[in-house]
Amino acid sequence: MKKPSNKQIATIIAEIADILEMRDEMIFKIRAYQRAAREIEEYPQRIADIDDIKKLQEIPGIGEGIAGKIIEISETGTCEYYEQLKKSIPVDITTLNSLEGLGPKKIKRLYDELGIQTLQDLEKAIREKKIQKLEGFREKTEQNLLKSIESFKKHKGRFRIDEALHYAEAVVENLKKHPTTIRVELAGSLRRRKETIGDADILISSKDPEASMDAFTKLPEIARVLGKGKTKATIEFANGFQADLRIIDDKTFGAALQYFTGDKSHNIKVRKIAIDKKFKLNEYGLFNKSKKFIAGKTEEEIYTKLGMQIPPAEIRRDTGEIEAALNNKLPKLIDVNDIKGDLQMHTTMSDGLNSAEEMAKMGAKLGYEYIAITEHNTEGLEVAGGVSSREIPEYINKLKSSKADKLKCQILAGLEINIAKDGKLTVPDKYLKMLDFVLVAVHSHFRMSKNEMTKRILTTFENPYVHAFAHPTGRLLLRRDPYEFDFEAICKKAKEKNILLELNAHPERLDLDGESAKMAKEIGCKFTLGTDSHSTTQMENMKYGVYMARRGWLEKKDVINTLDYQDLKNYLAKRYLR
DNA sequence: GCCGTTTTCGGCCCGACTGTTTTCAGTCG
Repeated sequence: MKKPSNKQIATIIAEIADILEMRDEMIFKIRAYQRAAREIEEYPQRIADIDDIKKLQEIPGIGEGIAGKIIEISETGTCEYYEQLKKSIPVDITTLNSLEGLGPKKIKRLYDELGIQTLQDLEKAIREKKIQKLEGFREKTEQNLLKSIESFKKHKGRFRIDEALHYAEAVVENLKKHPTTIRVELAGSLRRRKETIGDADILISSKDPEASMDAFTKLPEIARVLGKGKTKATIEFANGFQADLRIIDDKTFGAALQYFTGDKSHNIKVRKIAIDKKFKLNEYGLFNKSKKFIAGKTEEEIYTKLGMQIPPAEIRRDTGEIEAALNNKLPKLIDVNDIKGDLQMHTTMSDGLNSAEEMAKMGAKLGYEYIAITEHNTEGLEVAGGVSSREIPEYINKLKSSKADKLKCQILAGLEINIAKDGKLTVPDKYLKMLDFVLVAVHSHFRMSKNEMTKRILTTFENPYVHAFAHPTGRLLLRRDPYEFDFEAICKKAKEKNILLELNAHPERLDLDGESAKMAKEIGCKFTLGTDSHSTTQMENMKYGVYMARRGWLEKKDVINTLDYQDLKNYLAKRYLR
């Protein structure tokens, strides 16, 4: 048996927590499992490779009990305790729990009183108006559940780019090592770095196509083979993600790569350009009038013969890249190596797993000159996770006095501040101006009208101490749609007030997306990239933000964290001159 | 179930929001 990934172990531990919650067990036991699941998922090495129970217990949040279960899961793929619990409540918890507004307690009630076990059962009960008859459930709850189901179905079968890349890159790496492989490349929406992916398209040229096909369909990680022919095979992983492999003649590999990379509209337009030049372009090559093959070994050959620069894969969506390529005016897109710091993250001072110092060390390891710690602010009781206004001076002191100098990575003292319903900030100006970096964000009241929400954000932008607007649309990929607001109006005001728009690199947000970033850039906005990390491992997510930036045509000069430390400090200090 | 400069028992994050109630439970972050 293949050893389970950290993610798989974490899923089982988290599901144990869910079932315990349904059974109304002690809240602290539930929290212990939840915390352990988080630690497991974030752990930088493969947990299943650790077979010593004492070693496992060195991981914070993991004690004797959970360590034993981890070993059992690593060896058998499941554990007795989990199987027993599942028998007591045979419900598709993972699916039902992923519906917004539905948690363990309500799932339990639905099971006990209506026998609901699956999403289908739930839908049926809603249609029959059975839900609203339950105590504590009324019409509104029923309607909200219906909306959650719609949203769930809309996203079903799609995967976040981090998950998709994880699987697809493993396939590519594996095939690369195969002795018969000549070339192997990712194509399709994955190569374009779209934020969510349906399935992976992988192209291969091989000295022995049959052997390549066999290697592909016998990869250790796959759950089943859905189809296998001479030139194309489809496999599925345990999580439902699918990958297609196409066997390509190496002489026409570039043509196939070009054909399978651009989206439909890009390809149509490029083929039209070929026709204008009395050529014909298809997945097998570029041909002249007498059907003679004239290019196709590489993409470069094809675009060059068509008189174009080569558009980076991320922007092949027919949003101006073809015209730019024809006129030699393609932008030089930002690269992950241009990034000199990470401008949003959390620490143990709120709900993060690592200290500021540990984050700075990781920053240094990633080659950064600086990071910004941007805790949430909390007003009211100060014991809650985050920093209250009164604590800000002490918070800044603490960050500044940590051994940042020794770490080679400077720490900027920042805060991520909630925008109240009326657009006011809950932290007074006298505290705001002490901070190096002030992010503002919408974290509540998502369902306001478009006008109200726009007004709310615009009000915030009047505050002279605000540097940046974090995760501007509020979307959570595959889970929550953006709130409604007038994005164009926000961009215009951001430009006027010199407020940066964040490109949040956390793979569950990727907010702004490429389209929005491009629009904002055209209006004249500047950007900041932050990973919104809650652990040191998550800091490596910066690349996803860069992918979105590239999809949005951003260049180095558009993004402030390509500046070196001193220039950044000067830039941020300019807020007082606004 | 985990943890300990309070060390083998007793504490462990809490407030906001929503929809339901009419003072609260469940969910979310």
